[in-house]
Amino acid sequence: MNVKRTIVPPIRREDVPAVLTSLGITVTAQRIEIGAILLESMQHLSAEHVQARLEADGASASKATVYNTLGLFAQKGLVRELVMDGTRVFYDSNPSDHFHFYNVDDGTLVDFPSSNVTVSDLPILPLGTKLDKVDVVVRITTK
Amino acid sequence: MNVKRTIVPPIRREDVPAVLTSLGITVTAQRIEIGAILLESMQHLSAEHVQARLEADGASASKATVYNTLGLFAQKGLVRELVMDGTRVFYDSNPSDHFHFYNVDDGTLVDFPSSNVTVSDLPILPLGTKLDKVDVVVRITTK
DNA sequence: GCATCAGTCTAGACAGGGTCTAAATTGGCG
DNA sequence: CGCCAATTTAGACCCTGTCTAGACTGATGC
Repeated sequence: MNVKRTIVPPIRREDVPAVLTSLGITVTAQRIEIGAILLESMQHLSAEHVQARLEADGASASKATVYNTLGLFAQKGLVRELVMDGTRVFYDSNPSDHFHFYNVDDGTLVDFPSSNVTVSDLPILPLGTKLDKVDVVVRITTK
Repeated sequence: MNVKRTIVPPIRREDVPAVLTSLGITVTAQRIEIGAILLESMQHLSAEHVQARLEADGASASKATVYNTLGLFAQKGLVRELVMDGTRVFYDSNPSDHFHFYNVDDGTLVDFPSSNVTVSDLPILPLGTKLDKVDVVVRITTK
């Protein structure tokens, strides 16, 4: 969706409701839980990771709620959806302009600032379309 | 995998066996069929597309063979695997150095030459890793 | 205080792409 | 020709993600 994101982790759990409200997201117990996990630091979490963390925290939410909430957060610009391979989607709480190293052997993700990379002279977009976002993924392998 | 690819479609069906051999791929009836489909022109096909084309051509191969063969072709550098979203993998028979427009609304893919884009000043790779490949995906939406 | 109603949450069924397995077939080679 | 390894097959299986129908929640109006 290419929404500007200005929320910068770490964000304390008690501040999560205000963050949600500021983005026009109705506050609920589950959304606070999930938001607190994502915003605790800048990180990349899959739906599975989030659900595991909920368990670990003694909270819980149904699978549908986890997926709905992550989708809602992405749509509202709280996190960014990342697709690295066909096996799962990651949600990235780092709001800065950056790209990713993706280790294809172990599936780990590492950020690097977009200031390190120049993407220029993009071609003209196909007629009738508009830019959503540009993704740069540097795939790496463990030697 | 980052294998150099020099096979340039269109390639005639009768030349497919020689192409496979040149890449160290054992020739079989199914591999010729699938190779002929992929190399008929420069295109992006999913496993599902390939299987549909096999049907249409009066040939056939089991699901496992289609997946194995596409994976093998990718590994040997005959085609390139593309992941645009979490729903399917595309196999690209365009061997030139290029990137993609991905229309998130209808799932269509359009190539653009990498000469249109400058990716420079890549950061130092994480220790103990080596570069596999750089993917640039320009996500677009239908206005 | 209580009824109402939209929005949210839940469990679990379901969907679809992709993988695995065990057995059958094929093909290269002596 | 006969053998062994590689390949193919059908279909069960797996896993991420979606959908559905009903339960719950909480804000609003009376």
